[in-house]
Amino acid sequence: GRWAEAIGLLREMPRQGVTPNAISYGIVMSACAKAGRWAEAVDLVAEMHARGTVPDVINYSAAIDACAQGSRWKEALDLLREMPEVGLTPNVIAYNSAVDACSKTGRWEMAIDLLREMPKKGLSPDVISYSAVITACGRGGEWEKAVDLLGEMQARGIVPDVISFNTAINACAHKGQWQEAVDLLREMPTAGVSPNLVSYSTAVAACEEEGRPKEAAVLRREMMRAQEAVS
RNA sequence: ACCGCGAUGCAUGACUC
Repeated sequence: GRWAEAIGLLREMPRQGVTPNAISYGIVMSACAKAGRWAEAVDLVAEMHARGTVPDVINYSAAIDACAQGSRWKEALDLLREMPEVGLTPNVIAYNSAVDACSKTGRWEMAIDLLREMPKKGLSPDVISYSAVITACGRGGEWEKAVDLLGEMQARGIVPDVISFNTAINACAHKGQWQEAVDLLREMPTAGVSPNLVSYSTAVAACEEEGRPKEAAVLRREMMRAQEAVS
């Protein structure tokens, strides 16, 4: 990737008499995050402190995301917990990034803990918070919790989008719950959400893996019709 | 003063790293 080049340019700036600011660091940290270079991102936060360039909430969120992409949940949580110590108030994005770190490493319980912690800190979990936690539950094989959370968010007035449904469908699919997966797919239009290719593909896979070729074929036909309607 | 530049969530596969 271009993360190494980005760090190189960051190093070049002072030599040209330019002082990198929080945004300069943020751009580099984002590149590190996309490449999963968590250690570099964490180092950059420390470097900012050392050089007196105060990291902001976005810098921390980017570093937390880098830890998530690098599958480092402990380091992600360390950064989240460090924020108040340096005078920063974590926002929903910082939490969501930490949730993703837990999700990618199978820590679904920790992901739920973070979701529950948000309101206690005056934050309102958003559609991404819930979808990320649903993904975490799905990866942990907790399909019932995933479905519960989809219901919970709606009960709290958070409008699920296509990704929220897809993550829940996937949670069911991975545990062989083909009927539940199809039920969720059927609920989508009622909730004002149009199933997309991912929605159908996931439900089709669930049916096929569980020996329901008829159901799978019906969904495939619908999927093709829906795709034609898009074009 | 105003504006512009950096952060978060889905299936399968491929590719890049």
